[in-house]
Amino acid sequence: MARKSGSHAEITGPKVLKAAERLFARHGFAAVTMRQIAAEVGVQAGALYLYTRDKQSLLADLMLAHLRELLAALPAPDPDPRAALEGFVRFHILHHLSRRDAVFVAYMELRSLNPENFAAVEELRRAYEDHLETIVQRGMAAGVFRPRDSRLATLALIAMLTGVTTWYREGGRLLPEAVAEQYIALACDTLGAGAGQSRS
Amino acid sequence: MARKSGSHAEITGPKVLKAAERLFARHGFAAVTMRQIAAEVGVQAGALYLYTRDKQSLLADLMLAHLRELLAALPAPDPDPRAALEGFVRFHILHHLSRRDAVFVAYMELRSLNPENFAAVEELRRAYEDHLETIVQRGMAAGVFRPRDSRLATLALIAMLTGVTTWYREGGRLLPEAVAEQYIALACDTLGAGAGQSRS
DNA sequence: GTCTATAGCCCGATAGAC
DNA sequence: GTCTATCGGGCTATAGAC
Repeated sequence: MARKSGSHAEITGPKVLKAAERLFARHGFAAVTMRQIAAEVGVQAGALYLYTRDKQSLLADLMLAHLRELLAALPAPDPDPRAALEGFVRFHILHHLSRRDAVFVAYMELRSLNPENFAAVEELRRAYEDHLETIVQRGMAAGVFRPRDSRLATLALIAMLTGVTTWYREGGRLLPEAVAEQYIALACDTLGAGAGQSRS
Repeated sequence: MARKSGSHAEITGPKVLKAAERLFARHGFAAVTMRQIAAEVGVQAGALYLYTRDKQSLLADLMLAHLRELLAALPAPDPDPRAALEGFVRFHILHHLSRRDAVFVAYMELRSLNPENFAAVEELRRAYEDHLETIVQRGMAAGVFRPRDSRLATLALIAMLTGVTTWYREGGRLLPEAVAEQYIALACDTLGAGAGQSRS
């Protein structure tokens, strides 16, 4: 297993993606330079091209990997609509709070993707939305949820839940699990499944 | 009133802001060049500097003008909490659908602002959130709304409502007024003010 | 008020040494 | 696998002609 001095491919590859994710999330894709990414990793700019074809691929790979992870980690819906909604909301909040950079990039940099990559990302996003809409529709069929329009309610819910990333600060007054519980109550009420909240 | 040939300050000034707004919304602040803005206006790049100190001021002026307009146009809350919420939601949805570019820039380009401009923008945004939170709290005091936490519910509501800009397409199946009505129902239910929706 | 021209700098990506 | 050096080009902002 002798290895040339300066050879760290197995380490550098993931570090490049992590550095790009961090910088894209903070400053935006267009504002970040390959030299900045290289500096964050601790290599020279030219070395990045051993791990990515170009800057655009770096962005697309990040977003696709994140969305595939999200879909793969999605819990199977409980047969009970209310429990299914609870499971989805808890998953969404906890996942989004633990992967803030990836989430931020995936939501903000759609316009930085070229058309092919955009189509691929949109397909995955659509699948995620459809997953929630199925839960909503089952609840409507069961008479538990009563939104006027399942699609609009689904998109409204996802926007509401995802908004948590814009205000939540680590070390704030609420732990992620407590935030999830509050959003579960809000989501149940939003769908008209009532009694989700208390007044205490 | 004789005027030099090529003198169009009263027209060019606003055109610069409109062009910048359009391009920043579509491609992002960092990805747009002064040459692109100039081309959209129909002048050369150097001429832009008659109307703005630099690119950063262009962005800050756009965002501050939009938020000031938003606050100035905000309707005074109805004494009845439910009616106040309805008024706010209708205003928010209709305003956001009619000023999509400005809204998009104001939400997406916070990170492109320098610290002073960021602070000024955040102050206005905070005032807007506080306006809604006051409505929520009055409803709680009146026993009409029952969220567990007024701040969290306020931020969740704003995220839900603002999300309309990500999916609404002009010429789609719903007119803005119909969209507003649906969000009103969702918002009422979200706060536990119930019976906002029907099943038909 | 607008133009042309340009200063001074930084960009993404590649070539070739080690 | 990483570095240094560089190509070709685009950037913001300014100077000076008209």
